[in-house]
Amino acid sequence: MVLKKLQPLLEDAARPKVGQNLKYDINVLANYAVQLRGVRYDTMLESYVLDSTASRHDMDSLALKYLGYKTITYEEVAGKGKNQINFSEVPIEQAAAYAAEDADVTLRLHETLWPRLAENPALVTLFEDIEMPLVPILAEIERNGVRIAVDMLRAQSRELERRILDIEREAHAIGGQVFNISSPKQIQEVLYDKLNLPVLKKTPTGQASTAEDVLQELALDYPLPRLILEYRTLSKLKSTYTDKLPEMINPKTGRVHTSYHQAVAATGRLSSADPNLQNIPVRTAEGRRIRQAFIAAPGYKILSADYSQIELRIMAHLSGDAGLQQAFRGNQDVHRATAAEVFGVGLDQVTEEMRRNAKAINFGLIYGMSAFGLARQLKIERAAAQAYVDLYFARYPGVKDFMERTRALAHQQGYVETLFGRRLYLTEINASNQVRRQAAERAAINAPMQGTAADLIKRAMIAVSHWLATSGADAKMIMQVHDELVFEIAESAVDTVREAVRACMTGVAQLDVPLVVDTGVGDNWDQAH
DNA sequence: CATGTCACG
DNA sequence: ACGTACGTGACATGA
Repeated sequence: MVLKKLQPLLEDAARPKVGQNLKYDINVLANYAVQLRGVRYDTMLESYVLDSTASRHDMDSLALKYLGYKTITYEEVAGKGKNQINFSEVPIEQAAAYAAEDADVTLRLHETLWPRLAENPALVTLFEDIEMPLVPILAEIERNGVRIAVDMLRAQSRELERRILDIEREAHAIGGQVFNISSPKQIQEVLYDKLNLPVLKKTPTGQASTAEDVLQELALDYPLPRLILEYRTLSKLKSTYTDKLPEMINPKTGRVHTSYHQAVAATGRLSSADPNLQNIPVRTAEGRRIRQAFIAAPGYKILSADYSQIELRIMAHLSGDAGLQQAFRGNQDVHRATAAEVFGVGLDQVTEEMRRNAKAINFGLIYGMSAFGLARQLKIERAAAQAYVDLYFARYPGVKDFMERTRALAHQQGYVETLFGRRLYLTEINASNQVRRQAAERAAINAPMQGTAADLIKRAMIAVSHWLATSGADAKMIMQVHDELVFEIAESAVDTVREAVRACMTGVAQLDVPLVVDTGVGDNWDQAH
């Protein structure tokens, strides 16, 4: 058998491998009990590290872009849609040509991409020390999968179904007609044409918006918007989560296996798809019931470990602002500290409202805040929001300088960098269209924080994975959610692993402010929070 | 296949 | 006068 002949080569770490999207190959071979080792160069990741903003990093696109070569597509050999045949059914001559081209093009891409990457030592380090080591780790997390309490989700689906039907009946009664509440178009007709409610906002295409914040506003004066909001919340939970997750369980493993995409997000973050496990509800009690269905196997526990305020801490580090650094060094509640500074009161004089406003300001900072955006978020006058911004910058001058430096650098270079030299190109930073240019400026301010956070947790995953392998602890990493890592751990090993994970996560970098990690343990993901 | 909406960090 | 908070993925609708 061919695989038996190749196995020693594939498993020999001393023989370096070049490939395109090697995580895929690792997982395919793992299904045949072959451990692919020596994974050295992934051309998809070479392309991503060179320019994360490129629209695609698949082999066909890269071949066209870098080699001027049009590859044989998979559809050309296997067909598409319902007529598509299995690759094993493709005639051997065609299959051989396709497969050989694949190998040839990948190597040629590497020979083109690597010298470009090698021109920038920081990118080489990023590639060799972060992105490539992460590949087999992501593959393993995907294969580990997550255990799901199917019965619990099915029961939730049935309950949601009942409540949705009730709301539907009531909404139709108030609207005076039967209409599809899932259809923004039909909602518009009922709310704005039939019931003559005021149009508070329009969508980008000029339609009267029925988005959440608009309906919230209208709900103060009318009954129907409230019902539509409830309907939307419940049907979102049902269609996206309680109905869908049980369908996604792999019958062979009895678990749900997501795919982590390592070359999608422009900032360096991972993304998760099929299913997306990075947007499981948490903000409402209703939604958290779904997390209760993410469970550990018998005899095991779920551990969640997340970075506290990671992006603001990075901002404190990158900006060097003394006040912000002081707040983190004293391990203060940073929103409270901000409120005290901005509103000029003692820490113990900060009211709930002051803290809420300060929190919105802190979020705004991470997003490249404008007074307009802050005003909309806080539902206050733009002038009042501007006053907050001015006050903030007066109290944290280092942050203001950092923002201005970052903006200037982005204009001058056409890109910004994370702490580890990851680049984000901003093609519209010098656009003549003001709206686009300002959007690029906000992205320029956000990217170093979001991207550095991504670099840090990737390093943490590598450190944790190494610790797990060498310690032999009975524990598996099962999810990553941007600033959080989730594990399934044998009960007897929980305390040890918890502290090791914390040490790995806090120790990945020495910033000017401490990295803090909160952990929780439970029988399910909700309890672990 | 585009659009609007909404789930997460 | 303009019109936005940063980054993702998935769903239902309706052409």
